[in-house]
Amino acid sequence: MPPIRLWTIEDFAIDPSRPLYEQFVEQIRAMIARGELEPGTRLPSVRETAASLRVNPTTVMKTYQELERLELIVTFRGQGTFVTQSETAIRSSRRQMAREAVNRLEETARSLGLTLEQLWELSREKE
Amino acid sequence: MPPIRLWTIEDFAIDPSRPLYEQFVEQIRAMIARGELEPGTRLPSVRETAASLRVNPTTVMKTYQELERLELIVTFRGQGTFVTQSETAIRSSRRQMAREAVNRLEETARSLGLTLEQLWELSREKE
Amino acid sequence: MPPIRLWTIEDFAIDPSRPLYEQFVEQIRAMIARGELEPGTRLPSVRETAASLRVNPTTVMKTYQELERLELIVTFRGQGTFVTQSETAIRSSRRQMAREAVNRLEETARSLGLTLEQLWELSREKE
Amino acid sequence: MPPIRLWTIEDFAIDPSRPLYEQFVEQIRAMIARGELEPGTRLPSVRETAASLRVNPTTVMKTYQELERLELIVTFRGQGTFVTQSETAIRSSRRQMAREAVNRLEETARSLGLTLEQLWELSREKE
DNA sequence: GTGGTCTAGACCACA
DNA sequence: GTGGTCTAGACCACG
Repeated sequence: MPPIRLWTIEDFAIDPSRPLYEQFVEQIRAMIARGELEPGTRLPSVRETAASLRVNPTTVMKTYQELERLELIVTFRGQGTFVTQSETAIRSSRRQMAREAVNRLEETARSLGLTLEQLWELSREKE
Repeated sequence: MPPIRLWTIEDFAIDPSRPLYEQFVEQIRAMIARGELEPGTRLPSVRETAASLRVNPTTVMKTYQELERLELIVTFRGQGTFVTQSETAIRSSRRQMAREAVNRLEETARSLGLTLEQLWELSREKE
Repeated sequence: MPPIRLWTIEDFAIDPSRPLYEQFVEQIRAMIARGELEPGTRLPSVRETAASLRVNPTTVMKTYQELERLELIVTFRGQGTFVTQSETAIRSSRRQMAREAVNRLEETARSLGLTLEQLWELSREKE
Repeated sequence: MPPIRLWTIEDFAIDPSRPLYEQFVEQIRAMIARGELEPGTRLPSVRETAASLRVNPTTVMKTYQELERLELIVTFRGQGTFVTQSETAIRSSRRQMAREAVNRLEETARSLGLTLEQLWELSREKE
């Protein structure tokens, strides 16, 4: 079973001021969440990925380990790394991403002493 | 001209995994944004703050300099550091905080392939 | 002989990031250079000036001392401080201000590897 | 990927009365502006630079961070610091340096009540 | 008294 | 290896 096509660095939007592995995790997590990477899909190996992304292998390792911790990918020794088959895990990850995003918004609103509606209005003000 | 009461470390919610100065900036910025620190107010001196927060003076300096870059505070040589008198600068900072928060939310929605409404619903689903 | 009217802080354009006394020196020097403060004019006393500018007396002292060093003002003990009567000193100060300004420009041109003409063109380019 | 040759203190003209990091910023900025430091070039590491300039690493850090704020250099985690690839940013920085220099000149002319031509003539007068 | 710069050196995360 | 944060403490100019 061939893996998905190799990633290139253009597949990712990179902000050099933040850790690379963190951004890979986020963006692969989003690919899985929105179904672009289907359950059971085989991912390219760490070495392949490192080469195609022109990135240090340990960066890819860290990325995969984190995704594994999130139970979004699983590694079968000698066979490769695959997107989880568990729809539950994927849905739960989606939900968690949504929650974190909303929590951050609520946190900001609270720190400004505003309701979510007021924060929304404020963000829409021009100038 | 006495400053506002000294800060204690309890005035700040510290996450040890992130830079101290960054969190001080965020939280003082929020105090100014929500009017808790009024325009023209004198901030405690770098040394006082360092002592009361049990933190190195240079960490406080970095905090103040960053807030100065944001045009939220002004330093007068030999006299101390003051919250800006410019209501415009303060309002603009509030707006920017709101916008950034909302942008992050929209970014997450987009990365999940959802509308804001769908993201909101998803975050409210129970486990 | 009454002094010129007292200065107020609005008579000066203050940049809080630079030393006060330095900016007072520059701007009084310019007032003398362009003839706004005529030779022989009596300046307000250090104490008066400090009060009217709402500034530390030592700041005014430092200002006057520096202007005295530049031979643009002279102090007669017990009588007060006066703009120099020496037209030569004033002309020489004007020339020196002009030279310093031009030197700074030439310095910038050189550091950019440009002629003065090229520097000028560059500064006129629009966005 | 080796950096450019190390800097020595002779590469910089230091005025001890002004902040070191400020002068490093100015002069490196000029090197980039006049093309002596090409886009994409790797700068010597913070530690190397500190050692070769016989200066504290934090002084070099401050220098690099300021240049980064000016968008003239970019830092990649764990890899080093590089001159920006953006020709636009470099051109814009050149233009800004030129403008600031010319503005200062015009400001001086105005404060002396002269036109630029008159200021120029004045600076050329002999003693 | 104030802030600003600099040093010396530790410790950390990232690649 | 890289940069980034933080500490401890000196020294300076400014007001």
